[in-house]
Amino acid sequence: MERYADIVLPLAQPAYTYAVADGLDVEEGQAVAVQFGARRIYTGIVWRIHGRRPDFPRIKTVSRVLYDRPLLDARQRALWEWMADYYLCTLGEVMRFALPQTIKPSGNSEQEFADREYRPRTELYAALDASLHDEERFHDLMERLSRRAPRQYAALLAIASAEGGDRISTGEVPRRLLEADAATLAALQKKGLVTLTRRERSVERGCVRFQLPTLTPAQQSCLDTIRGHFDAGRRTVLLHGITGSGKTELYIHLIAEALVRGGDVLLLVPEIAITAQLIARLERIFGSRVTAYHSKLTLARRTESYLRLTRSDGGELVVGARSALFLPLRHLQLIVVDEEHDTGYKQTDAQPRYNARDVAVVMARLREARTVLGSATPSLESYANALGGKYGLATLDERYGDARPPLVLVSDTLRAVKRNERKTHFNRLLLDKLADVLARGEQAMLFQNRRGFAPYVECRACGWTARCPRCNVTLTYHKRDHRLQCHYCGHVETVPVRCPACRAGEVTPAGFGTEKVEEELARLFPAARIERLDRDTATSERAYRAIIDRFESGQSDLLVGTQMITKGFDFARVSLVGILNADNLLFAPDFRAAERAFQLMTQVAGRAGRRDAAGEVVIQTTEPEHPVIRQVAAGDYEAMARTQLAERRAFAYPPYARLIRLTLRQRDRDLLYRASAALAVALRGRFGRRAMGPVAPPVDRIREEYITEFLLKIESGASASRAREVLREVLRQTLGAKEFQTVTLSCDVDPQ
DNA sequence: AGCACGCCGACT
DNA sequence: GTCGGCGTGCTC
Repeated sequence: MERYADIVLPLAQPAYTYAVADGLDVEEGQAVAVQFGARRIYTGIVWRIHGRRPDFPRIKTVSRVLYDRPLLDARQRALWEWMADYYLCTLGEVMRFALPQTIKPSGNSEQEFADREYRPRTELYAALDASLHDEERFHDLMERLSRRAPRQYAALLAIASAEGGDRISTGEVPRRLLEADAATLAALQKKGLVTLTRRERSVERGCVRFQLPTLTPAQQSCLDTIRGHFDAGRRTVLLHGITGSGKTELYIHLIAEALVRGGDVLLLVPEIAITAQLIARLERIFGSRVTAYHSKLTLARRTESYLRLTRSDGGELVVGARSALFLPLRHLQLIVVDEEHDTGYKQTDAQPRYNARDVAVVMARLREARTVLGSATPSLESYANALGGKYGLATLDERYGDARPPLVLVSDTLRAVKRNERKTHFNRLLLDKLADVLARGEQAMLFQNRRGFAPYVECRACGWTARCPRCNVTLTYHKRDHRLQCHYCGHVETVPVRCPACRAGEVTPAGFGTEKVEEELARLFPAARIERLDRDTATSERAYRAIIDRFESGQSDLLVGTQMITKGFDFARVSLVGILNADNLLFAPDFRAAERAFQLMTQVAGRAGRRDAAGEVVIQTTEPEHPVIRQVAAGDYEAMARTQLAERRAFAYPPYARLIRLTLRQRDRDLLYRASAALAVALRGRFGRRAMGPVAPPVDRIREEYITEFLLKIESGASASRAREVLREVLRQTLGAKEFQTVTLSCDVDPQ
């Protein structure tokens, strides 16, 4: 019977059907090289093999299979399919991000393709010839060689002793463990004394005895709670552990349990948190079972890890960023998502716009594995799932050791202005505290969540910002027509001439970034050594490391930065943390603003926690009574969650509804607007008021393309898969029209 | 994503 | 009169 294969190519296209050459040994999930178009050769994934002849005029043939086993098993394929369906993209787009680049070469000719194919690193292995296993003969030989050929003598001795001390070796010894040069080994081979084999390097997986950290009673009981949830059949557990409570120790115990049972474990961490220190710590405990997988590794390394894992038989610990989700862990038992609230888990710049935390939960369900989501400040989505009983909840609210929570002071910026106690962006309280810190020879960190200009309007005197009357968001300043617009409902108003709050100040599109703060600090404290940490100064891993190292070793006194300063470092001498303007966190044009503000301020505040004395945190704001400020000061996550969840429910935002954002782009503005109008009509016909838009985003022209956005709200209870189905249909019907074929559409499911 | 086909400006 | 710009449509 004729065989055909539906093949997924790394394109935003559905699968293409090729004929399978007679007698070609190929199975689903395997990678193949196929010609596409006139001369291009792509790596494709065989998705399905069947006997139905497609009615295309020209059917090309798959003739070459890559690798000796499938890159994807059935469960991985099921996950890709789930992703393509859920995130409204093609399997090809999943393929582009799920497989490391060099595992799927492409080229403009057979030759070019072949040149780009992955070749495993090989290594020379040396073994003594069987004739030398006779001890007497070996000693005779060695005696002769020791005088006449000292290098050959040394090489043989090294091979013989590499395994089993002074006994005569029977196994192969990798060249890198020998000090012998190639010529010496070649000479020995020629004499028939040694056999040399070149082959793929094998990773030795020595047995290690895991040295697990001892747990405090609080940690132990939390671990028991997690186990209890799993035993009761819960797939997912949210571990809510405050800063410094030692969540990592719990992870280590859970990881060890899974590894001991022969299972694989995936530890997901935000990209920036994958440091040499974390890897080193895990390697100290789990030895060679640890595989790091993230963007800083070379392409060859990532491919090597991927291929190695396809033939592993369990007991693997992969530590990686979001793309590690796609590794072929065939015995997956546990996924740990650390800092599960971190926005870095969401891919925002390209399709598929997936959230690795959510995909992890789904994958664990498909694979009958378990997931632990850990955070000091869980996302409201996860927390609501825990409250609703969908996830188990384990809480760890005791700090490790004697560490005390920081003392949070709220400084009222409006009052400071009235009393003439504000210099540029600093209130008196913060200035005094900074002066004290410097006088005591301690360190301080200053947090400002902005680098450049500010896309909103602010009163120059009191810091008031304009907000939408219908949505709980800040209005976005539109430079083009000097008006204020709500990013969510489309509401528009003019910029007030005078500040409605203090009646004194002038309202201008303003704001300030870290650079300005650094400059002002230098003027206010000329003797202090100041450093700045943001995307502008931390241009590379090394530059980043250098700034951190100088601060850690006391070569700088003040560190100004964006959220980069919040990530996982423990600076022993930091006794003060200043948050310069909490308002732009609280009133960001985003329904998650309050949640984010709480998370960010709590994380920053956590940097001030020292081992011996409690650190201090100063929050500057014009709204000292804002519930989120009070909740941060009290360290009361539950209160924040309660109020925010109530608001989300009232406004039908996640987790009480799902959002899908549609973005249309086109160079011709009129054409774009016509397409947007047509889509608006069609969407409202099917979704009614749940479809909002079109809205012009704050930046409504990028790279000569105009942009409009729609937001679709699907309330919980409604079938999300049905909604996606209807949406796909609407999109196909409206944007599929000839007139609009050149309008580019992108979908973002669960946008950040 | 790439690449060929095709219709309008600046050049030997 | 051609070379080449990139808009448009197609690739199993």
